[in-house]
Amino acid sequence: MSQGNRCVSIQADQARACTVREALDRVGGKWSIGILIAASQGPIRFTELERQVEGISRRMLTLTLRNLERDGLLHRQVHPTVPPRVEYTATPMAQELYESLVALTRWAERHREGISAARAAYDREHGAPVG
Amino acid sequence: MSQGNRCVSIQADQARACTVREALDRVGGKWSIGILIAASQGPIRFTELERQVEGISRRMLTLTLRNLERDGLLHRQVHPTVPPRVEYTATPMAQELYESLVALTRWAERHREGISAARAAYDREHGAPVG
DNA sequence: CAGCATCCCAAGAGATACTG
DNA sequence: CAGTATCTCTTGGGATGCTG
Repeated sequence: MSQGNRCVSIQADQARACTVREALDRVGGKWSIGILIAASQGPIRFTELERQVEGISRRMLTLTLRNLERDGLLHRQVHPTVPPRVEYTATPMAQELYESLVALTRWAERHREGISAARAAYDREHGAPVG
Repeated sequence: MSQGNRCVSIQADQARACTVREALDRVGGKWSIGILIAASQGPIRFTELERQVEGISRRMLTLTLRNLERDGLLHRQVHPTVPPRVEYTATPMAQELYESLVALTRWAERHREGISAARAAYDREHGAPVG
């Protein structure tokens, strides 16, 4: 996942935009949020994540876990048993992140209808999305 | 930009995740935020956006504008003069969205250092990103 | 000026077989 | 069990020439 946004030498209001993107880049992937939330309830194993986060492939689960771990949002605990047992836990930083996302959740709930109305209107005026 | 997340028949905590993604999908693109913020200051023309949102291509500007308009986040006002004059303005819904993003901004600022420290540590333990 | 059309490339993501 | 390796396909995005 990309992290090439340096935020240098840009206008004042675009700098704010850039700070927001910093946060979004950590959570923008298709699966990050789902994993983070599942791991917020307490330690959770790889296979359990695979079940709880619906539709995720093994590959994307691994990749997303690695990125979240690298960013310090997940802690990875390996138990050297056989068969192996690896547990993931959301760090305090990730918990805080989720709380910040609540505002966004509420926005989405408040405007869910408004948005689909806007879309319907747009698609009526212009050509429908498919057709 | 994708909108294939239907949020049906999933576990309770993953439903929350899905609501968050609803909001993120509207703002997840590389350019949405920059455009939204620029258009929050008042009506702004196509070419001005092209200048203020640094690095954006003509194509992506057009595409992102269309999506934001369709979602009801931007209002598009055409003045039928010659040469043409088109102005974009953030809707109240978009203004609210930005306010919700403030929490996220603050999170990013608070943890900017923590994150890059985590990355440095990770890259030290495992192989460096390029190496 | 605003913005579509076209071409091209890279990153994101799905499926799945294999392994310590 | 918890991944890695590989292959493929789709999507996002850059560059740019053309036009009402």
